[in-house]
Amino acid sequence: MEIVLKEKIREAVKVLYNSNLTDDLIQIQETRKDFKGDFTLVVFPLLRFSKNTPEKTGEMIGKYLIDDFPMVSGFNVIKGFLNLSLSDEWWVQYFGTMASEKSHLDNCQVSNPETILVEYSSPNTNKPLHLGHIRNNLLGYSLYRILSACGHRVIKTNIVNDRGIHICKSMLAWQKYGKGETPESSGMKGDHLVGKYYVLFEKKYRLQADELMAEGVEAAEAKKSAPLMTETRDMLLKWEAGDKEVVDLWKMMNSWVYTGFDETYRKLGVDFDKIYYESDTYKVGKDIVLSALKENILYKNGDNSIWADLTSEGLDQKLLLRSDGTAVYMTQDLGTAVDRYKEYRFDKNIYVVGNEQNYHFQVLKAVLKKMGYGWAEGLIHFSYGMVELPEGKMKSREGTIVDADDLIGEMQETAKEVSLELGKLSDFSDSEKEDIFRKIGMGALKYYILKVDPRKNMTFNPAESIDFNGNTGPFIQYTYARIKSVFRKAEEMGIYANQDLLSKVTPGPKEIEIIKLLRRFSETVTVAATGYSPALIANYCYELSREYNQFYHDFSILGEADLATRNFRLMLSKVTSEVIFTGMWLLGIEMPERM
RNA sequence: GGUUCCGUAGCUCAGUUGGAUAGAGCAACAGCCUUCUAAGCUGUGGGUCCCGCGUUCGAGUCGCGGCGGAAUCACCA
Repeated sequence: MEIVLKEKIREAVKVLYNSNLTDDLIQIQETRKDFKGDFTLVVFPLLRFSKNTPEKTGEMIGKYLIDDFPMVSGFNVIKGFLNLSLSDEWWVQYFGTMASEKSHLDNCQVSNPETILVEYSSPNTNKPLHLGHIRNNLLGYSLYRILSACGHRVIKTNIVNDRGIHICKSMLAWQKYGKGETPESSGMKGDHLVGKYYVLFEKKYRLQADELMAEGVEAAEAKKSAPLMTETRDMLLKWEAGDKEVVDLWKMMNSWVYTGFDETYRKLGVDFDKIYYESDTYKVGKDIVLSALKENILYKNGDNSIWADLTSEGLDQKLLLRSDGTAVYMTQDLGTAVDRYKEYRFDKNIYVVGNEQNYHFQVLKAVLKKMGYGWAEGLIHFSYGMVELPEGKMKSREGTIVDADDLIGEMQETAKEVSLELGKLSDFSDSEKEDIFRKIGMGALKYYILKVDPRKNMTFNPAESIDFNGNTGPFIQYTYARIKSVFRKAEEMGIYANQDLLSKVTPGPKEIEIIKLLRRFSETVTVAATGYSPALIANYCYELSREYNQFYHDFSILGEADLATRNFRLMLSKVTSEVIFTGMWLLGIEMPERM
């Protein structure tokens, strides 16, 4: 629409001032609510052509437009702003085309679709998922939805950190103190069970270290030589050597964890197309490093450790292989990246990883480029901020980690309590009710997390997150459910949304307000996709819901009006609900038909 | 100390590529349920957009310099 208006303005300036305008000089924006009009042309950039005052220039262009184009029904000039009003007929017609669109995502399609890998979640197999992982998973999954909605080919990947000394800790603790406990025998979720032994290890280990220190051993030495720690190191060596007993234990405990993770992922509504395991990829990394060494891209230190010199990139020296030849974190990521490129030939590889690893990804990209991989340009670290609690950071030491499963359970429980108190679902079966409670609880959680700018650290306030009023997921779900309800009632009354009757209607300001908002949808999705920010869509859904709720209260949709008007309002409700649904779908939030 | 990110109402957060008098929600107070769902709507109060300088017709937004906070700078992952 702006395109049409832009052309008209370009034409006006051509005729009036005999000048050809470039696109960036024609600045059109929605008129602020405090002024009369629909769209505003900023005339300041045009003054050099008109050689006149802002007011006079605005007047001239306004007059030209109103005389020559019926879609412009009026104008006013305030300072350097030309406010244009579009005719009601035009708005209705515009809305008509919007209503007949099959998918509201059609306008977001990119002209050059890319192959994009999105890596998210990245759990460790020694602990259950926590609140931080939830933010990660929700962001990653939503990114996948948004990018694919825009026409990209997106592959969801997860890399599981399943090896290393920390894994051995829980294994050892289980071996020593577990008495053969399994998820079945204990009734615990597998990841929680393994997490329990990791915590137990840390506890026992600290006791041993404290004892040694009491005997006069220095702190650093005590930590190193505590019997549990030496046993753990032995176990890691055995694992790397492929010792059958250790590997079998490792496999068994990991399988418990995966079963647990799968359940959490299912509850969160996320999934993956391809899962990588670090136990597979670290070897690939080693090979790459060694061959780069041969080509003199890397160098060897006196102690045989291998390094990359990144000083010319403004970074530091980076270790890639230890002196004993074993891999470090960076080595694995190099291997994974090369592996992935071989398999997918991606244009972009997006890593959804917390901002504490900004430096790591800067280095990863630099090393790959140094090795001559041009595609490394397509590595993108989607860096998001920490989730903190009102009391400060989550700390395992202080037991303030918010467990993902617990949190999900609490959200759904609260949704249940509130719903039952409001008593709106009395005629529903128990399973239908449970389904709605789940959708509302998860909607609250997901929306609460996704509505904030990913880059920023955020505060997770448990009390506030389960609030269902105001800028929340349930509010948007409620708006949607209410529209659905209107339609059920309309059907009873024999009224149907009928596009043919649109031409006979004069929309009020509130209706036009909603149409304007609807118009912004695809624009918002596109910006969200290029800026990797689901938060834009979340806030958009809220704004639209708020606008609709006001509309709902100000007007009777099904009564007190002529047929054409009722149809128009019904149509407006229909498109609004579709757009809200699509927006929330892009965030991975399910919408209940009733609540 | 170096690098990166953040700083908007008491609190949690929005704020499109620089545009007009900076917006929501929560919390507080006052109203509105016999109508299609009150998980809602309406109203009141609440601001040095961290500070300063610069760029320009115009800066919460861009640049530089401060101040404050966070992360990171491992032969941990």
